[in-house]
Amino acid sequence: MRTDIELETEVMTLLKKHDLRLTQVRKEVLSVFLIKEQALSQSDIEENVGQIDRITLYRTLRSFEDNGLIHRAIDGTDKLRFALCVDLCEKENHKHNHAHFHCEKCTKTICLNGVEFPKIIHPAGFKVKETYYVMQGVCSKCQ
Amino acid sequence: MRTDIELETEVMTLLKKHDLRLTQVRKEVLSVFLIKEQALSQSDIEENVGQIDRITLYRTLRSFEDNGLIHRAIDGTDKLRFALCVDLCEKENHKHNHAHFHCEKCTKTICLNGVEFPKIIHPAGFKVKETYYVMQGVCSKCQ
DNA sequence: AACATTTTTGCAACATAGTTTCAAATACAA
DNA sequence: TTGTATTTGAAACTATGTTGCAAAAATGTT
Ligand SMILES: [Mn+2]
Ligand SMILES: [Mn+2]
Ligand SMILES: [Zn+2]
Ligand SMILES: [Zn+2]
Repeated sequence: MRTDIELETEVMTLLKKHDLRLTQVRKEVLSVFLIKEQALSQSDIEENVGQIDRITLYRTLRSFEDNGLIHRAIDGTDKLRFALCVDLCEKENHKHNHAHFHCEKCTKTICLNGVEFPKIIHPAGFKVKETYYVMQGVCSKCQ
Repeated sequence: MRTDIELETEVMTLLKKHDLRLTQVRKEVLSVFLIKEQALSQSDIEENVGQIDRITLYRTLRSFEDNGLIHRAIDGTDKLRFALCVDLCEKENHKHNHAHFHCEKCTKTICLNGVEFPKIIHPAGFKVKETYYVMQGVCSKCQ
């Protein structure tokens, strides 16, 4: 666990590290990501913060993404979700090589940071810049 | 290449095979999938058929999907795309194990039917039912 | 070919998500 | 504390997803 003070400190440190101004909205949204350890959709976040304007939230997520704080968690559903970047992501330069798991029962999506996936044979003539690996099924808690 | 007659025959055969009535809309939409050999979004299709009601198109795509004629091509973009099923997919029982490639230049998404991906280690306690593998980059034509 | 039955279509209406513009509020550094 | 740049929230608009319903079309049967 983490005390409130520790959370606040962590939030401030992360925002500064990624060149983001420390605003009320950003602190709240980032806190939610740190507390819930899963990928979050816009509506997930709205349910976990005091009222925030949806346009502001929309822009907050884009700026987090642009600045390497969160990444899109592709999970094969039509809902767009974001998750905290694990480490060294920078402005315009995300570096992820982990799979995402989407549970069809609890509808949660999580980053499988431990599950690296192997390089597979790329088709000749194609230049591959990003790869995503998605798993869907039932998570350990929902068995 | 394929003659118009051959195309028409193929369309009829496919629709019948998948228990779908042979309607004007369905024939047109399926033709587009057969001609363009790539994953198509709703707007892609609208651009390639005479005017079709968007709700009808929406429902046409769902019924094609339900009946194993097309599948969702997860490509990591926020645009939903569908592609023809290669073979043996049935009602409620799609069987795909191929990767999808999305080109950031021409924005096309294609099925890499030849590129099977390896089973990767599933996290303990998780039951995996579906997996998707997505590649993004620059396609051979856009190099 | 005409009919009866079931499915599909097109329209209206509504829901939700994405996006731009702009003025007021806020953050930050001088 | 003050000036500047950024962020926020509201309005307005666009795109996409979804249901209900009556008219039209498809199919199987006389
Ligand atoms: Mn992730
Ligand atoms: Mn495919
Ligand atoms: Zn679950
Ligand atoms: Zn291309």
